[in-house]
Amino acid sequence: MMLHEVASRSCEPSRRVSGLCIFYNPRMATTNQTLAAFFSQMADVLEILEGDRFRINAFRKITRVLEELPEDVAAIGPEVSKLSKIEGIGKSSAERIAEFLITGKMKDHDELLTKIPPTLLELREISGLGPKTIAMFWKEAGITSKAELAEKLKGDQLSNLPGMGEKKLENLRKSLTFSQTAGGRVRIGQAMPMAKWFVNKLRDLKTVKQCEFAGSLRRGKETIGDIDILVAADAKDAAAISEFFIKLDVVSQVLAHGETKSSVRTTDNLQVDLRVIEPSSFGAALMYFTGSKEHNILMRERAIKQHARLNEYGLYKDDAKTLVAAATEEEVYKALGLAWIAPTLREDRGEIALSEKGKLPALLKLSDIKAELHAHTTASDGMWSIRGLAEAAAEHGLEVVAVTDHSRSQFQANGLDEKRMEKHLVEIRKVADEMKKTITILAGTEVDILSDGKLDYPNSLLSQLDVVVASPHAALTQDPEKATTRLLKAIENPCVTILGHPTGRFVNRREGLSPDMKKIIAAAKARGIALEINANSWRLDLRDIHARMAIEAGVKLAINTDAHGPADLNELQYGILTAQRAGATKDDVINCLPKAELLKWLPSTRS
DNA sequence: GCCGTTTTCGGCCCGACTGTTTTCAGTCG
Repeated sequence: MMLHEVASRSCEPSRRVSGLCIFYNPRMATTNQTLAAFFSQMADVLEILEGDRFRINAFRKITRVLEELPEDVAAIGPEVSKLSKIEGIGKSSAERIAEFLITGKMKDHDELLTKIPPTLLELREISGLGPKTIAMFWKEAGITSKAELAEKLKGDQLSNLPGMGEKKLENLRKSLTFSQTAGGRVRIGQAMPMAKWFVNKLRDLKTVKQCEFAGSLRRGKETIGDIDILVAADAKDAAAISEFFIKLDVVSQVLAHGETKSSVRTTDNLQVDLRVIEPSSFGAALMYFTGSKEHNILMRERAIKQHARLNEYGLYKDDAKTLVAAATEEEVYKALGLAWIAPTLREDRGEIALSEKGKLPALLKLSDIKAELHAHTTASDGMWSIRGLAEAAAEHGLEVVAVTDHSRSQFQANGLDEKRMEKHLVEIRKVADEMKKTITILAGTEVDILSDGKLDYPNSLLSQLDVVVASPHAALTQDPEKATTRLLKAIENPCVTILGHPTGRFVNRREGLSPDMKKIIAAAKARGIALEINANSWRLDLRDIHARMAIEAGVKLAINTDAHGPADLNELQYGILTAQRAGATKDDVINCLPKAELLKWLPSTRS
């Protein structure tokens, strides 16, 4: 219990320490995130101080591991032998983590941070400004913060420093301004339409033979740093294609422009990178630009072990001249003794070992989804009637749709009280009967999980419904322990079929609850209910790592759009990507069940 | 600092672009 409190206790005072506070996201809730920030800062400081680059890389890796670790390290406990079992964490860092879990402090971290001015790390947020230049600015010009940099950039005060020509300074001015206004990574739901727009524009060119988006967008990550676009074309056409790209009307700024590589910022502040490559290298390049970086490094190391070399142009034998594979991703993986790995799995989470053994999961596809089990109508805050929803669902090729409007506590969303819900139920049954030849309409609710874990309707009403999605909407800042108790209580209610968006987070906007997911998953398993991946790109809740935990525990997932209107059904793609990132097959997801089986599964959760 | 189907010591991915350089360092992905 003490350990669980460590994160919040150690975060709290840090916010009061002047200067230091800026490095902490005030919403940072978990021990893992706090520790990840510590290791990241140690890496940053070491870079500026020109420390050992392999040590820096080790800290960077630990940062990533901690950020993605599904389990709270506080729950693992301060035992060095257990902590050092985590991939990437050796004995010395296990000791640092244990020290933090016990005392709420990390001596090495604190000491390193005293070696630079506390605000110096702000400068890392400015693109084009790296550790070498930051160190020089600090030592040669006394710059220790963004504000001081801005001041010195106003005049010509930095032009006497080595390497600081007028153009460089002008770029720094722009980057600094941008870093002060930009919001960082954007939601996948924002990036995807823009990426598709660029891809379509480029595909219209006759000289473009293939065009795909790559990067974290292709891997289906919930947030995207920039959009990577890859074009296959003959070398002679590359320059013209790059020229076309940087002159598209949504481009507001050209960040870099070469023959084969260009980079722009769009009017809505997205960075888009274009790479033009020979068609014969398209597969190797697509692999390279899809990443992840960690996956690529493992692949290149694998190539080296096989006396070969892998880069974006292909896989070469050790004389670096004999091309072994390059045209398609499948070829390159095969040449390295691997089965093709889906982009959504390329995160260095064991996918290469699975591929080697031929044990990669058969990931589910969008077309495997047969049912939408969470959608709203005008009865609460939706935009369409029961019939309108059902028709739209049928047009999307679905066989089953559940009408799940909000319960009474969601008064701002026009939630239904018991009386209205009972009338609504009659109406749903009526429309269901009228449309039974088109689609199966189920009667349900998205019932609020109140802050104490009670549900917003009595079981006498809930038991009349086919689908009960129980979701938290309010009290989303309660502490992890309360949140866990709350959700466990809801899961134990015998009427619940699906736990909806379990954390209530909004990507990039609010943290939501941080319940003990291990306990939630175990309880869902015991009850036989499903955990939702809410596909809306604002939510994506469960997130990928938790969905993976659920699958590993044998818990069924539900992938629902939580649709309030026609556009929302298209968000299903993001739920699919998240499920794929968790390694889900169609057997893991109740929305993929054939109708007859789904109609049997739903009541089975009540027994 | 971490890791081990050639290693407990000796490795640790690779190339493009920019801006300032006369051959390269810094940054990025």
